[in-house]
Amino acid sequence: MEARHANEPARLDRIGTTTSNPGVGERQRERIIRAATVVFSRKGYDGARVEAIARKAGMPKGNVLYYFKSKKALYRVVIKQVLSLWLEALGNVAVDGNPEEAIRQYVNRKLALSRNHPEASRLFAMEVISGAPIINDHLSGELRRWVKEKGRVFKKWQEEGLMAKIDPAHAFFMIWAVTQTYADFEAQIQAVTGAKDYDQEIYSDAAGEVVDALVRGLGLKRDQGSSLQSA
Amino acid sequence: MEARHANEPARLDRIGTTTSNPGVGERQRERIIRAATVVFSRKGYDGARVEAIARKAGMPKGNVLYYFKSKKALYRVVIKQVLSLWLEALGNVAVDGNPEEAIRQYVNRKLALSRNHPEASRLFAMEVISGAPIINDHLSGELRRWVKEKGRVFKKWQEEGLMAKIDPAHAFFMIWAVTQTYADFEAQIQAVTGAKDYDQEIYSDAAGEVVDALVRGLGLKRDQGSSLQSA
DNA sequence: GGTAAAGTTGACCATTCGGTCAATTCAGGT
DNA sequence: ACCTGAATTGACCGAATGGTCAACTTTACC
Repeated sequence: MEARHANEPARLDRIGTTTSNPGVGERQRERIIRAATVVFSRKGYDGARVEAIARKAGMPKGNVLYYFKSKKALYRVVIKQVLSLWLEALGNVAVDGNPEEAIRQYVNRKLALSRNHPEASRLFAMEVISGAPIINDHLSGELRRWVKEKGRVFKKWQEEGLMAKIDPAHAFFMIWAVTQTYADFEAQIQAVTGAKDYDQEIYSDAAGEVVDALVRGLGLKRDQGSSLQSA
Repeated sequence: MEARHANEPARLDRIGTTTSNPGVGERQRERIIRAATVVFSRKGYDGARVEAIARKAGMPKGNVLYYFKSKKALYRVVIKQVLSLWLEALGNVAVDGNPEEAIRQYVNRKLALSRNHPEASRLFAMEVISGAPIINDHLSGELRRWVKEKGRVFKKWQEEGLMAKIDPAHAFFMIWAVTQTYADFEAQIQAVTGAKDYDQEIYSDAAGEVVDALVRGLGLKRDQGSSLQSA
C-alpha cells in the first residue's frame, strides 16, 4: 500500500513479471483518463464531477481517487495529454517542398485530429475559453515559439510570392479555427446540417471543399521553381 | 411581495411613475444578467456559482435568487439573450448587390460582434461544446432555416460564377469559426502573439488581412454585371 | 407622514461534492 | 497453503452549493 499517487502516467517498472502483463493498474489509469477526458470536455473543470468520471469509467469514486490523488491532479494529467496530442500533430509544417502541399497536408492532419479525438479538441477549447488557467504557460512558451519558428517559413514563402501576405500567426489562427470547429461545434453543425452520419458526411465535405477554400484563402501556390527532387 | 420571478426580461408595466424612472429593479436585473453572462461564459453552467454571479453583480446571493427563481432560470434568460444577439447580427446577408461586398460586410459585422461581446461569444461556444443542451432546438430550427435560406443566395452566386463552389453551410461554418475564434480563443491568441492591447492590435489585423483571406478563400468576386444602381 | 408593496439582507437548510479511510478482495511469489 | 502488497469498495466527513425565509429597509403614492 505504497508508492501510489505518482500523478505521472506510465509506470514502467515491473515490465515483465510473468506473462506479457500490460500493467494491472495501468489499464485502469488509462480508462480513468479516457473517461475524464469526456466528462471534462463536456462540463469543464468545475462542472465535472468525480463521481461522473468514475461511473463512466465503470468503477466507484473511491477507486478514481486511489489512482489520482485529487480531481485537480487528474485534470492536469488529462490536459497535459491533450496538449501533447495537439503539439504533436502540430508537428512539422514541411519547410521545403511546395507550400500548397505542405499546408494542405497540415490542414488535413489537423482535421483528422478533430475527427479522431473530438473530445480532446473540446477539452482544449474549454480550457482556453475559461482563460487557460492551467496551460497558459505552455501557450505563451512552447506554442508561441513554435508559431514564431514556423512563421518564418511563411514569411519566406510570402517574399517569394508563394503565399498571400498575411500575418503568419493569424494564418495559423484561421487554420486552427476552421479545423477545430468541426469538433468543438459539432452540436451546432449537426443541428444545422441534420447529417445522419456526422463523421462520414461532414468530414469528407470539410476535407474537400473547406481545405481548398483555406488553401485558396491563404493564397498558396505550388512552388514551381525548385521542385525537382522527389521520392 | 408578489408577481416576482417572471423569468422574462423586460417589465414594462408602470412605465412612467413619477420621474423618468427606468424601473427600479430593472437595472438590477440587467446587472445580474451581465454578471451572469461573464461567469457562465468562463465556467459553464455547472461550474458557475450563484454566489460568484452575485458578487460580480455587487449584491448578496439572496438578491439574485429574488430576481430569478433559480440558477437554471437565470441561465435560460442569459443564453436566450445571447442567442438573439447572434441571430440578430446574423441578420441580413444582402441578396443583391455584389457578393464580395455583401460577405465582406457580414464578416466584419460578425467580427465586431466578437470584439464588442466576447463573453457572449464564449458563452455560446460553451453551450455548443457542452452539446447545446438548452439551445439545440433553436439551432436545428431557426438557425437551420436561416442557413438554408441564405444558402440559396450562395448557390445562385456560385451558378453565376461569382463564388467558389463550396457547400453554403460549410461556408458559414468557416466564417463563424474564424470570426469567433478571436473571442473564444482570446487567451490562446493573446499568449501566442503577446499583444499588449488585444482589442487594438488583434482585431485590426483580423479586420484587414483575415477578412481578405476569407473572401479570397470563398472565391468571391465583384458582380460586375448588374451593378448599375448605387446610392 | 402613513402605508403597502418592492427590494434587500444574512441566517439557515438540505443536498451534493471532493476527499479520506478502514475493511476486504485479489494476484503473484515462495 | 501462506504471505505481502496492490487494488477495490462503500461508508463516512467537512466544506460548499442552490435555494428558502423571515426580518428589515427603501420607495412610491395618498
